[in-house]
Amino acid sequence: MAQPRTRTRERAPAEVAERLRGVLARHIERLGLKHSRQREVVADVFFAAEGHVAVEVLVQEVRRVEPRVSVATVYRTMKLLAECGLAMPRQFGGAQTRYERSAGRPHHDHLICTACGEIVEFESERIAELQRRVARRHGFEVDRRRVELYGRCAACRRTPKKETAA
Amino acid sequence: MAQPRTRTRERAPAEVAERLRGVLARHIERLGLKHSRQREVVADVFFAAEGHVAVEVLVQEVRRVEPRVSVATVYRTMKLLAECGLAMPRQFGGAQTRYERSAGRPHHDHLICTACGEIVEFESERIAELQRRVARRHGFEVDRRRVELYGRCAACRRTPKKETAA
DNA sequence: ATTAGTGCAAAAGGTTTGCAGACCA
DNA sequence: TGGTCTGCAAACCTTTTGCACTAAT
Repeated sequence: MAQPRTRTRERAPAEVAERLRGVLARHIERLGLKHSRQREVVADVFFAAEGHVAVEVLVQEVRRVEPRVSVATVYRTMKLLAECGLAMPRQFGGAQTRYERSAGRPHHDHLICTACGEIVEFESERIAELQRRVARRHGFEVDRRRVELYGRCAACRRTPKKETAA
Repeated sequence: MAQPRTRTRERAPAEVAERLRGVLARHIERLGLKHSRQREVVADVFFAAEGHVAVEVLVQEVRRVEPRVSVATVYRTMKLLAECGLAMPRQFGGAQTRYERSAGRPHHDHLICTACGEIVEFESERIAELQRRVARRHGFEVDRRRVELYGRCAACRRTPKKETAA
């Protein structure tokens, strides 16, 4: 399969990143943890990244700034970011976890192109409502949902069998 | 988390299993592959299993019949079953793959209880239609979807914080 | 000083693969 | 016989963990 890319979500603008940094800082302090250069870099790289980033990619980016940061630290920091709601772990297709920025962003579902790997986010309150209703009919109370629709994006449908994303 | 169980899907009755065996046999022949005792046992165990079975469980069951079967063989056979549409691989929560019987079964979504691990299947053509519509609006043509709603089942909502499934 | 964080490398899961020998057609 | 399958163990991949050392408060 193609190397998944996402062109859908833009990077957080500077003020937003600033606010996100604050959330993390408060979380760290609340837990009695400590600030560190590494956490700062991992967080900033993540805030600046677009879309759904694999940990491997984060590691690469982080190392461009701070070459000695270990994978372990990136994993640990991402877990921290997930804890305080800044990052949302996702696992599309493969084995590896991808993180997407989640603070202040509403729930949404994903459309994934199986040809070029593009990921588009969408949201439908109607669908959500129907899902809640079905769940309730089965006695369930839903608190998290994962909806992924796999198919081919417009570009890939135009050029069958061809790689499309740059 | 609790050990996931599923009580929702019953095992295939004898005639059904017979038919499924036929599908696999034809698939094997079509590809110029060979029949083997191991494949037969793995397939039968799978057809006889209920719900969403982890490979690990399959291995255990298979070994009750044929103790020397290796994990590799089970993985290889399940891949074969998936290829010919008899098994559908799923990965709920954890890292491990579960397989569910899929031949002749319509598409369906899953409700997963995060307290006891129960998995209930449901289907909604209305939801599916809305999803197709949203996808089309984004230029996508959907050919596979994965919908998982996580929450708490009726029993677990009645007894908070308690393990419920046997 | 004290306590937490880091890098490194080893360990852990789950799945895949290479290979020599067993088996089916 | 010839090519596929199997078991075994090693390899793989991603993520986690143990530990001695470094750094923050």
